[in-house]
Amino acid sequence: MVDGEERRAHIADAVLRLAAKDGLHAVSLRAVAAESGLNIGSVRHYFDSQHALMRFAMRTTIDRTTARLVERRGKTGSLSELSPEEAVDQLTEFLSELLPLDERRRTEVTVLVEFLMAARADPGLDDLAREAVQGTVTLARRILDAQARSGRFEPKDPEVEAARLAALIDGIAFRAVLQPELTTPEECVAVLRAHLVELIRPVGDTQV
Amino acid sequence: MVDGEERRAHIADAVLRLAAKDGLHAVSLRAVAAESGLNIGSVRHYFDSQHALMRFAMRTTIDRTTARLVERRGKTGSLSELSPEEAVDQLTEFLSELLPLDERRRTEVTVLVEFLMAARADPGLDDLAREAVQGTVTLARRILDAQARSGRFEPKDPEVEAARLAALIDGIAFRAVLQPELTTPEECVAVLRAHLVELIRPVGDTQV
DNA sequence: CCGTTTCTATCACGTCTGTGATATAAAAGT
DNA sequence: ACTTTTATATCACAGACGTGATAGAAACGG
Repeated sequence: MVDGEERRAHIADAVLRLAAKDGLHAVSLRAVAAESGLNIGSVRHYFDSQHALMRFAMRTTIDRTTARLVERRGKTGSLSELSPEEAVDQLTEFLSELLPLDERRRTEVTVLVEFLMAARADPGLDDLAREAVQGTVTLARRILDAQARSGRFEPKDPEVEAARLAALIDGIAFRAVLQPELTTPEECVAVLRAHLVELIRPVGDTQV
Repeated sequence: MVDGEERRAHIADAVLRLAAKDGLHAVSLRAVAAESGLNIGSVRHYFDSQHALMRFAMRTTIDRTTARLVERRGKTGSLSELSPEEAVDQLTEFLSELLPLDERRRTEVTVLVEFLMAARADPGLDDLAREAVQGTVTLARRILDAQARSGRFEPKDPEVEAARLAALIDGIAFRAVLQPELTTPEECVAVLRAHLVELIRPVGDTQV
């Protein structure tokens, strides 16, 4: 018996590779079949329609990114006991999971942007798009909230600051996706770190 | 005689409307002809190929955005004589031209993102994409440079700060494009302003 | 061993795409 | 008035697309 889940993942990988390289418009059933080394009939056996395939691929992308974040969070201890400098380090590393710093993350971020743009005109992907876009700001909110509780962050307007951090992360990622050769991973991390340094102050230090 | 330039602009408008509403993949010669109220033969008379049409439409989008910035800059006087609060106000208004705050800007930004993503796999749009992406950071660089000369901005690393401002602007715009109904113009402006407030300090005030 | 489900593979159909070729109509130049 | 551009309008073709239908092959369950 063939492992259906594995096959689906394999096919989804082909979708992601194609979408990352040539854009979502290049992802046809025939192209996916060729890329995955399967017959078009086989692909159709695992996915009833093109739309089902797209949805699954987008779902996969979101889940993998989420999984990476969860995994990284597992490696990270509680930040409340750390010095501000250490907290910045940890948070930079953590949020770097959302930046296209290596090939894997680059592919995921690129494909996600492709899907997000496609979802604008495809009601069938709307819920996933909302989930992904809201995900960044929700994460930012939680982080700032935790920092505020640790007394290392005294925001004038926490909601605006969360939106700002989310926009910065997505902006760095977006620009890096558009200019892979001109935007180094180091620069991405430096920008993110610079932002976090300004956000997180020593305990008791009042912001200007 | 028909005004060729006007016709081209009219056709380009149809492209932009279609791309903003349904994405770039929905922009076919036939769809453009229908949207512009012209015959497909007429469209082809003004544009030798699909590619020429796309390039012109992208060029138009970039030029319109640039023109808006230039116009706004014309209305703005020298910032060096202003108080920091006034400078923040002026800069917020100025950079708001890059955010999708009204229908016109929303269309332009949306379409530009569509084109930028398409350019990843289309070498024929590469130069325009670079121009657009570099445009934001160049603008950010100039602004911070001017502020630094006015003594209102003492950056640790001007290049990182420029990249940060550019990423923030593009991030706000990108997220607003993806969630038109959940992201209010007020929120976009508030985020941008919060960033500028932190960047620009009273003269003589040393950053922490 | 045999029936049944799962998987792989291929064909055909209708639709949409960009584009080459061509024809008619309108305006401009002389 | 006549020629020459300029503009509008169709047709036809080859290619790609998603999908319904169908048929063999392989693996499974009894």
